[in-house]
Amino acid sequence: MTPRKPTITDLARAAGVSPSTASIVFSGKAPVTEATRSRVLAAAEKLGYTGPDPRAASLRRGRSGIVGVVFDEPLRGAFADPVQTLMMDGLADAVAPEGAALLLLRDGVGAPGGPTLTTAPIDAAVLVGCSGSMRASLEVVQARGIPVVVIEGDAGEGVLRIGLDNRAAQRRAAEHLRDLGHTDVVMLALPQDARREAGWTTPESEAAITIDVTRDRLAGLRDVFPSARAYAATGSFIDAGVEAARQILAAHRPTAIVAQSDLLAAGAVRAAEELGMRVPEDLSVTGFDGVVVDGLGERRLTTLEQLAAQKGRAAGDAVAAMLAGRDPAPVELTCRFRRGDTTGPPRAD
Amino acid sequence: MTPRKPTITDLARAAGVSPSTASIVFSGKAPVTEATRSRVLAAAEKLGYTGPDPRAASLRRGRSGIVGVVFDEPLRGAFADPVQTLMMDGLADAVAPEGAALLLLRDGVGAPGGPTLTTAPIDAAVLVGCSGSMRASLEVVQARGIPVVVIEGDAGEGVLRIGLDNRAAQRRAAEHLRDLGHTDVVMLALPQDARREAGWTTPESEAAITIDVTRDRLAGLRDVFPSARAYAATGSFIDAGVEAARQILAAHRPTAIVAQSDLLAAGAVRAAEELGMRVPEDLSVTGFDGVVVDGLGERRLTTLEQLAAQKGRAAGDAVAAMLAGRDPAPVELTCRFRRGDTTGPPRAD
DNA sequence: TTGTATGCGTTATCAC
DNA sequence: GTGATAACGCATACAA
Repeated sequence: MTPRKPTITDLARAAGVSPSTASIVFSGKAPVTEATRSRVLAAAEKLGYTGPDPRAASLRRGRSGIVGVVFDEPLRGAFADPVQTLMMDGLADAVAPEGAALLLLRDGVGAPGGPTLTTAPIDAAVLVGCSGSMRASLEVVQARGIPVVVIEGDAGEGVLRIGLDNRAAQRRAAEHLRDLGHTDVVMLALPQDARREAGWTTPESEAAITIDVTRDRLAGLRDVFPSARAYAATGSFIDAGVEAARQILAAHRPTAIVAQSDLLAAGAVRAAEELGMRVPEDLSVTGFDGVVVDGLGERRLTTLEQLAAQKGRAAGDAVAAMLAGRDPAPVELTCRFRRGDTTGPPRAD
Repeated sequence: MTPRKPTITDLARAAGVSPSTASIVFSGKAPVTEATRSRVLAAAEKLGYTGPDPRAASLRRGRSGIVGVVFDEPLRGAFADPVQTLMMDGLADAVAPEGAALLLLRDGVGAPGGPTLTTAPIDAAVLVGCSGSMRASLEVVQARGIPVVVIEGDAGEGVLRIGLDNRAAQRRAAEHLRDLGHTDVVMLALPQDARREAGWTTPESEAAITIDVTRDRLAGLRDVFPSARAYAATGSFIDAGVEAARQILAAHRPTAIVAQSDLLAAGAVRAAEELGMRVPEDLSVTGFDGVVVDGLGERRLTTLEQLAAQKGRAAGDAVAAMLAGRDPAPVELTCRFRRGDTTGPPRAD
């Protein structure tokens, strides 16, 4: 039975030094004689003192070393897309040197434990894919006066954004198709809003799109093909792409499908092949992201490469800068067009 | 320019109540008159007080409301497998009612910021897939006197384990194949250790397997097919399965491949089809996990269903119990055999 | 139902 | 290089 966890005061007494000195031994914030240093460490070993209590330290320092990452969907949804996990890795890498770790926060309200976002000891927050439902989270965090970075979302005034040149990039893919001679293209879009309903978009629904990425990529396509139709999938995964592409191809056979993610594109390729169409001979398909699609095999998608890890890293760097009292600039990363083997000249009908 | 963030004392003064009353208004731990309550809230609004400082609260309470989840690989690796993300969701759900959130911790040492595991304000830790390299993390956490739960790993004495009946379950799949008449089966295994090298296992390498899941499932197979060979893949993803299955089938054509995960099984199916083999006519394939493999399409794997979300939930419940001072029992979840359409009688050579 | 008093364990600041 | 002191902001036991 332990009587009580030893504190740094106990340790200091046992080592015959002052608490401040003991503290310095652990923080390394000031020079200490090697002699006292080892004396303190020896005492710590003997007492079973494992270092300063992080809770007390964070109160005193005013820092917890924790960065909150807020998602607006279940984690399985958030992490199904390799883009997100790459981004998370980049983010984790970028904040690690600051000694920070990532706290996973789900935006969903109505959690029985209450809104953890308001009570979590975070130094900063990263909102991922800031869509409508996240506005509330944004307000909470801002009210708390916590530095915020938004990745791929419409943050509003004064909120630091890390984004992609979604519209311009998607436009490039569209131009590629146009240059190949395509005129009849359909967009296979990401969800329009948090409801994630599948279906053809309408002017009304498009006006109400709350997910920036979806809106911007659609706009990029329309820059080149103003009257192209779009079908929204239920999410960014292969089977959603298969499903959506089946619907698209059932109605009418365009010569190209412009998918808003590589996973959706992979689904489109599969759906086309199911129907006996060859890609790219009968149907060109473009993706977006430039990730390795597990299970796609040898095929190389024509796509827009986004450096997802770099996006996370940029967010992490921005967070670090804000915590250091600096005022980092927004970042817009540029996608690189990569021609693969899934696009070609349109079939001659 | 804000002079200083208001504290609960400022709030109390502004509202004309005592700090304790103000505290109660936010914690709800004791009854308060509606009048004072709204008075306090109004004052909070006016002052811009957004609630108690979590850092101070956690020091005072001795709780941070944070559960650390420790992985021994990059997040992209950890989350590539749907089993993990399901587990994380289950875990998040289970701890949410306690008001807890999950802190992502990577086991990797040598992180520039230092070992965050030793300095993170966590109330409890969950180690995922506790393999050799994680022993150090386990020790750190135990030294800190923090409750630990290990998921699918060899934790050693006195550490609460949440596991699966891996061996028995895998044995069931093997029996299924045996009953169908198979005698020539090969295992497509998960990695043997953190190095994740692909290749045939040897008696020496098998003796040195540090990943429990791999070892136990292999043992389950050997219970039925004592001399079956095994080929370790580089990870649990489809392309690793394709790659490994190609190697397996290049050497020799067994009548069945027993994969240690559904993703690997999906890869095996694909590799077989590439080679012109039909599944299950020419080759039976079994998986493990029972997850939805994105992109597998209509095919239903013969597999062992593990309730991954439930596994996470069990871990979360165990954590909650330990934090409540109780002493939960280890959990061994049972997999359910599910016959799909990827197994059948062996081909007659 | 509300107020008073105390300490949670640490670290920044300043002397020495 | 080391020690004394004073907060950090809050939640609880207890008294009223």
